Amino acid sequence: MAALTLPILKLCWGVKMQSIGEQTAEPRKTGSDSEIINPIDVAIQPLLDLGQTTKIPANQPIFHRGDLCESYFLVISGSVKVMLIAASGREIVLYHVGAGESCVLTTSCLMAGDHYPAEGITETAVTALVFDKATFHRSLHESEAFRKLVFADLGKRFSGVISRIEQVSFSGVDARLAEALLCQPQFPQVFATHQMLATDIGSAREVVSRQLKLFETKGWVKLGRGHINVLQPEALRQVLNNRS
Amino acid sequence: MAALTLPILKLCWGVKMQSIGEQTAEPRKTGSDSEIINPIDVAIQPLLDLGQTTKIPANQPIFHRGDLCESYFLVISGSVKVMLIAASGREIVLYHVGAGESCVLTTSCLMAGDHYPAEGITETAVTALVFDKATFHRSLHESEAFRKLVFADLGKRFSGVISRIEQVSFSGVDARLAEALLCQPQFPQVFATHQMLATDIGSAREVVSRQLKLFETKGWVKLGRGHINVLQPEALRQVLNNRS
DNA sequence: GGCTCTTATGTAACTTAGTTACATAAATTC
DNA sequence: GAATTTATGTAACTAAGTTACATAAGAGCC
Repeated sequence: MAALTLPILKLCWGVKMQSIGEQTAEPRKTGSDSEIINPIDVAIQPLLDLGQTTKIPANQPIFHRGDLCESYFLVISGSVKVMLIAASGREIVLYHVGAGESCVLTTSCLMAGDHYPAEGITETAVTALVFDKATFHRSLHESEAFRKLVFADLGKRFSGVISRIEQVSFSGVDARLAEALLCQPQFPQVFATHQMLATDIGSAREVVSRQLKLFETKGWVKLGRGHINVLQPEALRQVLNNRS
Repeated sequence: MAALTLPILKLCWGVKMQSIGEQTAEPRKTGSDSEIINPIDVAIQPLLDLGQTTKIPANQPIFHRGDLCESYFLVISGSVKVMLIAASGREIVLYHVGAGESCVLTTSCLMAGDHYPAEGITETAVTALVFDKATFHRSLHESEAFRKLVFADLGKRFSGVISRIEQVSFSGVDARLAEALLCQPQFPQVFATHQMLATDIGSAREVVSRQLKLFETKGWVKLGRGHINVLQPEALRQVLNNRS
């Protein structure tokens, strides 16, 4: 639909979560220096033949809430966002699925025989490895490496989603927004609309606009159409620490 | 009313989850009529010897946020609540672990080698089967039944926690409170303090008191110290349908 | 350059929810 | 039955979400 107007933003939480108080994640490093991907990938290399490589363009829905889960997929490149959309139109991103990760929701639904409880949409063009249901179950049974990958992914996401609840229900919009701004890939440049930021932090666009304006009057950021310039990162970090 | 979007309202999230309209779980009935427990239990019966049966009194913390996960446990009887506690003291229940269920958080942490991201507290006296880490991993490797149990549980919880996010961030306090009241075990009698209800719906006590007072002035409930009498369940269901 | 059309942002007024800070009342303990 | 703990009531205030527009910046086209 809408042409690829703006670059994608990937926040810290989810894939690259960096919790401030306490840190859990091990450093993402694999044996090979050539490419930084999930280390487990190496172990499941032999399994790659079992799946079908598929390419999906950007901004494409992959599954909708209520859909039955028919296949399992592993993202090879690109990223998918998993989000909730309310009847009112409000949205909240649950997590992003990056290269080397599987869509845990799919796993979860396959295991529990459930329907998808959320929406999955590609953020960029995505290359994925798709397994049908039967192959998934068989691989799970036969390959310990695959099992480990699936389990670890599921576990990681589970913790991630719980952090998300914590964030959304215990910390204010200011802190969440500050965090979102600080975690941008092209920091201190932020290429995102207010709506995108709102979806990322689970708030409403108007609220984000209001808060950003406030940040601007304080001289912390410079607003532009479709992008934001972070001028005083320290001030934003302060907000984060004070009331996260 | 049920307008454009399908109101798949999952009442009684947690232990007694009963999703309306669609259900995946087979009826909770085992071969033996003596006791109604999770059917999967039958399949893992042989595994029971591997764990140590432990009894824990009510209102006892089992794990804290940040703890390292050292063992896996399956609840045999009683129930455990898993919750987040904010610095401000505000609490939110993520889910309840009932008989025949495992504490998925434990699973998740064991798999991802992570720390607990939440608190676990017994709600009643609990009998649990505890496996040490090594036994857990070995059983996972050797027993398909065990693997299935663990996976299914994990998947179910994952969906549950996502519904929770949806609930907390998209629906109002009135709807959440109505739901909580309608799902009580001794319905239409509710034996809970305002604080307990607040924790259950992820809000503040004062807000719950305020809302309950409102329900009372409308004649929907009768308030008492430590218990509430639901007089007009239909009115509460209406609230649920209107704005969930 | 003008002229639309779409998308992004600004803003005010209002509602709902969370917070602070107590007061009061009902159980429980001593 | 006095003291203490626990549960509830309530008001005033702040923060966040909603409604309902206005304005403005680009994109595409002539």
